[in-house]
Amino acid sequence: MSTRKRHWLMKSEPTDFSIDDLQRVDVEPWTGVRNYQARNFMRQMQVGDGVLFYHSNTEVPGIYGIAEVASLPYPDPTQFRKKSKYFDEKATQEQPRWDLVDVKFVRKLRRGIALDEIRAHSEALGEEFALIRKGSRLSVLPVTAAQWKLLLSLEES
DNA sequence: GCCAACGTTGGC
DNA sequence: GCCAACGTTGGC
Repeated sequence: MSTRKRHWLMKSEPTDFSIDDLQRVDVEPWTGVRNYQARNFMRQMQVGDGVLFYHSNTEVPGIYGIAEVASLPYPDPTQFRKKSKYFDEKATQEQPRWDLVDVKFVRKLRRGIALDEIRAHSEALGEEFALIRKGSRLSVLPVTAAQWKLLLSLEES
């Protein structure tokens, strides 16, 4: 397995869990992902990978902070908890279905990078960038080094 | 294996 | 709050 640092974008509804919440708790297990594609991306994550923290379902959706992957993937404990809204009756301790990683706060952006602004750079970011691909609702998605650099350069402009 | 029905995501 | 787009479920 490569040890080269990779980059990701992870979405969260700020009313549920925001970048300020992450700053407060410092490290948070990223529970509740119940989409196979998103789960498979988390399974590729390594400690130290960079994460763009995206606020969805909010007044100005966009990237508001930076985090990093703070654990290897491991089974999401909420899949075993009957009372959790993330409970999955088909998951067992022997054969878990859902994995997660811990996410650690790095910093807030000096200003949010709005989805509109990100879209304005779609040509440079590439058609295949899942964040702005039509109809894509992936909550965990890969970001290339070039995309990472471009997106963060917008913070300074 | 098809596909209609349903639930969810997430921008607007 | 609306609704388009998508993923999942379950009947057949």
